[in-house]
Amino acid sequence: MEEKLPVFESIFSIDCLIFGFEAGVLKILLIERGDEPFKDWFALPGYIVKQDESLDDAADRILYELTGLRDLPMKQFHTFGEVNRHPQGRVITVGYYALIRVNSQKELRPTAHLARKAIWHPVSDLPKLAFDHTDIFNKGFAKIRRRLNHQPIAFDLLPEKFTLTQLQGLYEAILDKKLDKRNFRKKMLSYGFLKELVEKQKGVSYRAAKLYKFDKRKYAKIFQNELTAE
Amino acid sequence: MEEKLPVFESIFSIDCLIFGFEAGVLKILLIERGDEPFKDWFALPGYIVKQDESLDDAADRILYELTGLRDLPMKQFHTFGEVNRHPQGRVITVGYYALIRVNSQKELRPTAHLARKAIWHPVSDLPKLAFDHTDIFNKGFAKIRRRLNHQPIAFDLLPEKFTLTQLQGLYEAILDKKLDKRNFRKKMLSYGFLKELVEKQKGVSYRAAKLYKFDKRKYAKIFQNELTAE
DNA sequence: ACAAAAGTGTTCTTTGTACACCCATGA
DNA sequence: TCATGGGTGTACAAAGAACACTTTTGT
Repeated sequence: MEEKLPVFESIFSIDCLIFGFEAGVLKILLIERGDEPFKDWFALPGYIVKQDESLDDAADRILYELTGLRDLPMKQFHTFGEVNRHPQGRVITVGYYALIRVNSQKELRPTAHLARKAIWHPVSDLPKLAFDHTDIFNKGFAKIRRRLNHQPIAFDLLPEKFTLTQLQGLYEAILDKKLDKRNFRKKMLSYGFLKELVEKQKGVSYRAAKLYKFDKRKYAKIFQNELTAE
Repeated sequence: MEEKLPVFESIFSIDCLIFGFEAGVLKILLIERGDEPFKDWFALPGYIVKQDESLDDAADRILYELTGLRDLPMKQFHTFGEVNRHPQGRVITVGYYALIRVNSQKELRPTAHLARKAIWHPVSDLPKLAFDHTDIFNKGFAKIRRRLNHQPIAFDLLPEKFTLTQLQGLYEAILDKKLDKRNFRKKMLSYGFLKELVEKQKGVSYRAAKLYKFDKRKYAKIFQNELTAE
């Protein structure tokens, strides 16, 4: 602490890209802003990092304040630092993402005034977003699409028990293309980390499908070498 | 500009991970610090972002001031925001990396006082670095290792004309494992983006190897679909 | 009985991997 | 002539891609 650092009036913030999968549609969480700038616009949940909290902690806190969601496994994906990205001053923002089960979450309840409300919105039809949030979305979504091929991130979006058809539908929603049913199932099952349950799907007016679980322990065993990758 | 943003005394900085390949050894660029804190320590070239420059611009400027190198194709890889990572206050830093040709560069000539000198240091034997720079190095190096399998980043480290053995040596240095000569060559040539030159290696006391060039145009044509990936 | 989705194999192509010897050159 | 790295091919295994019909169930 011997010498002083030069101080600039600059701020950093967090913006969160929270994906969910509901009724076969891929969605993200948006807030409707109740304050200027961009009052009444839709935006990614995001706000300013405090001086005494790490980025990861800030991401948790901010998401909670703006949406009511808590303790999601968020990961950083990119930092956006264009000089004029915020109309009120220099704000550098760190983008975080998470993939979650929509229905496992309580109702969306922002506590901060900035968020008038929080909603799930289909990614295929996003409105114009505040600030450079559309860029942030695009960058983050591209990253997730790439990661889908290497990491078991899809299971975070599904209920604990799911059918292979649901899983395939999710892959198709994220990758935005049709996949071959037989090849998809063969490949998924060949990994060995899906656990077949005795229980079957209920309440459908056609042949009930088998339910599966994602088995984290098996996954960790099988891919312990590759876990170095993130 | 209607309302004021809350202002915290926080700072962001850039740290650069510059890789080079010299005499068959993978190296990174370090500075020896001439100022507190961590005076006399080795560190990654890094300093504070000004208020009126983007992160990318700041990375270029800072690297130039601390090492004399200019206009490298640097890319952001991660942002480090632990509260106590800097002993003098809250400093969030954005990590950038680049891979370059060591010999294509002029002498290393820092202009900023902070860098007493800049040197190339083998990655296999790094000293303790200032701040959390060892963590930053590990994270960045891991990223590059992964990227090596998907992107033609190795060619940035080699002279314009190179032999297949040199290329293989570089892959082996980055991945830290031996590769099979025949399989390596077959695979590289099968991509179709290496251009065989008529010119051959000179000045060696054994059979002269063919020289190759990396053909960016062909690469772009072949992989235009996958270029969405970064 | 019919509508709707579940479930299932084979063939071919591509990619990866293991492995060892002769060749050309300069000293 | 010898030491040094340059250069080459084959066989097998694994993974990916194309492709269509029968089965189960609820209504």
